[in-house]
Amino acid sequence: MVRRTKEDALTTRQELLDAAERLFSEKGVSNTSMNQVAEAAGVTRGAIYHHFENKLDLIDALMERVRLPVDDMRDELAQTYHGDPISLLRARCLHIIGQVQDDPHTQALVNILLHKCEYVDDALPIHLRHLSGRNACITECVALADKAKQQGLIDEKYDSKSCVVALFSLVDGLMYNWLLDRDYFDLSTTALQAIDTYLAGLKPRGA
Amino acid sequence: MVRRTKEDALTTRQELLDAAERLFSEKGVSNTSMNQVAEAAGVTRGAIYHHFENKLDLIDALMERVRLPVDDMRDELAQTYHGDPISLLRARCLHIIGQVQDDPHTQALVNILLHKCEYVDDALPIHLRHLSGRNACITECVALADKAKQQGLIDEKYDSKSCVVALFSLVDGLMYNWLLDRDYFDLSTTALQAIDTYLAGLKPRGA
DNA sequence: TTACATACATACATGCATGTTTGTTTAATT
DNA sequence: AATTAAACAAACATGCATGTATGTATGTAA
Repeated sequence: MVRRTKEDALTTRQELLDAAERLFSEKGVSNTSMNQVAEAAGVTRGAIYHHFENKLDLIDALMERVRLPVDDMRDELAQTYHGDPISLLRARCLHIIGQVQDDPHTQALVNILLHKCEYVDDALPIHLRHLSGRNACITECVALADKAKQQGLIDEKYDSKSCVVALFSLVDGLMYNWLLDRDYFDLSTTALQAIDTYLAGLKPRGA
Repeated sequence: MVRRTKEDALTTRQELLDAAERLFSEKGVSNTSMNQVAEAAGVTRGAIYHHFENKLDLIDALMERVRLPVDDMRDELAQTYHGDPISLLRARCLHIIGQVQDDPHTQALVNILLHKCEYVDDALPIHLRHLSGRNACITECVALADKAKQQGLIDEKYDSKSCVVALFSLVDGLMYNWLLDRDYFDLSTTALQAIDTYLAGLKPRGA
């Protein structure tokens, strides 16, 4: 109820982040006050303003705590992977889907990003972290697609960047709709089928 | 500045809706106050509360004013269309994309729905209008996909509902990402290529 | 053990957003 | 012409969210 040791302070911080993640994901960011976050964590607003500057800083800490799937994907992309570029792309997309479906923290964060916060100027620093990693990832994937084209795995008539943008859009759209209503369709099976269908459509006609 | 005829009142109402649409789309719904909407429309809050009950009612009127592309699509689906089911699906998706790209009102509304409002319980009535039309549309499209399967245009191994959900997710994802940064890629060409690629992937192997 | 810093709780001050009520001017009605 | 009702403006009342400032008890270190 009162003072704490250094370790306890970290615990308080984590509990604040947990509470914020849950409340934001449930009720939306702008519909959740700092007071509600504090109460949910069993402390007062004083604790929040001790650990974080303001709401944006709190959200920023939320984002920093969880590796977004797209960042994860970049790491694995960096590792040497033996296999054709197409199946590498496929594996990465499925990895993203899997992480959103299975990891609660990732799921809550992606839910917040897609449905529970507004994309406004004030929140730009938060989204920038997301966007920068994402753009870098797309760039790398475009290189992969180029490679696949050279190997004749993608029809020459297609533009590499468009292919990657579309593939990512497909994954985004699937997550977007699944998070809206998780019972409406099964994410993994639908995503698996959808990604394979799209990738199959990229193949040259006689392959 | 003062009183008006019945027609002028309708004008005021439209100007309020225009202002709200613009401000919501630019700054986000919860970051825009009723006062700001009123000022942008050149009136006071009294005018707003005369025409609308509250913010939610204002948003609801916004949604009602513009036919969402998905509703438009349903109408055209209802009309008899001579052609194979696949190209019908294709035409509808491209129609949605085109409307979002070309019609400013549609673009603003979809932007609000995707990026500038939070999907919270309070706003449920607003989203319900969107979701209900959408679900009905998906149902109709699943019927189309079934038809296409019977005609051998879609590989038997695919599940019709999954195909449609994925197709819609692709369209959603494309709009989602394009509205984030309209200069990053060209919507129509990318969508055209993406949809055709996906639909090509649905074909049976020997077709 | 004294002194200081940490980790909060509490209290305050401010501002804004909302909803409502009242007032005023004009159009519509008779 | 008189009355009513519409279309707002203006003022009021309330509440909440934020930020900050201060208080306080505890750990920590000299």
